[in-house]
Amino acid sequence: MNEKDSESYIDICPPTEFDFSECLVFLGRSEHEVLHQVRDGCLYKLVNINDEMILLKIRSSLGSILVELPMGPSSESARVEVVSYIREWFDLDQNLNNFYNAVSQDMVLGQLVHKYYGLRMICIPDLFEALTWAIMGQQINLTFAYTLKKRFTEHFGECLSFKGETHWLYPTHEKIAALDVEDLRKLQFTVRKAEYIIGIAKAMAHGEINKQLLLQKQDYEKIKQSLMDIRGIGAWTADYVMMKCLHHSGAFPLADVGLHNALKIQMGLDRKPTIEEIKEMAAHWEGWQAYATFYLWRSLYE
DNA sequence: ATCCAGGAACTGT
DNA sequence: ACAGTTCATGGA
Repeated sequence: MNEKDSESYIDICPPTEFDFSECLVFLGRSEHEVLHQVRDGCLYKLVNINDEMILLKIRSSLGSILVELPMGPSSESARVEVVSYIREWFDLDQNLNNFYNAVSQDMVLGQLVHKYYGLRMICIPDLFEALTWAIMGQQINLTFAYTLKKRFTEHFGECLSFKGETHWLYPTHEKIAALDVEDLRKLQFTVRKAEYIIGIAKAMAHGEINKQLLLQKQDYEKIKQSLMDIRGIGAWTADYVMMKCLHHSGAFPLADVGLHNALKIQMGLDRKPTIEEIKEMAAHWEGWQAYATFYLWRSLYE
């Protein structure tokens, strides 16, 4: 490539324990996903960098992560932001060796970490998205949750068309804070979920909740409690957000149905394990419960 | 038709 | 603190 073209590419060197194709399996798990696309080994994602929409085309190349900017070159500052976005999205600043060492002798996970070696947490860097996506998924099947997310995004998010494909940005909390419950009811959100989501949007618009504020607190329980103080966020959602957005590898959504099903299958049980049984199994996962959960979710997709 | 889904708030004890 | 009830809708 010549020098001008090189400004349209960004090369990211991943840590040793990283397998892009494993991550793609997880990213491609739903047909109804609107916030990214997987096609021919490439991952397409529209991001908002300094209020500018930038389309990313991401693939693996010679052991590194190659990010192409199909719309053309971007400023140096935007490129720096793109790199930090990708590092966060794929949780690249986590030392997975510590996880692998911790669970190598584990009955269930010992197999899975070998099978899915290099899989990293696929994160949700945007706090508003992480919180509200978790709420959409509460107590309904995943397929319908994706339908809700798609409607929500296509009604209130921004989009950009490029080469015949439409790419979407998740709605901002500013936009949602101005809605009424009735606006979301039309999209088949329940009254309660509509209230939760708009309430969170307003709290974020008022600056009562933000990612920096949460990340400042060091104590795990304090962060979790401040999340649970928000209406609509219980223990499951708080842990989900801590694992998918705040990068806490020790977060553990114990009540998660997907976790229960995966354990049932992996352990060959004829029923789902109880919470107490899960706590026992998880005794060896200390500090890595989020990754253990994520690898177990991954095991449900094949 | 019937069960239940990547739960949480509310209510009564 | 703890257990039971309500919400509320689509997928399998």
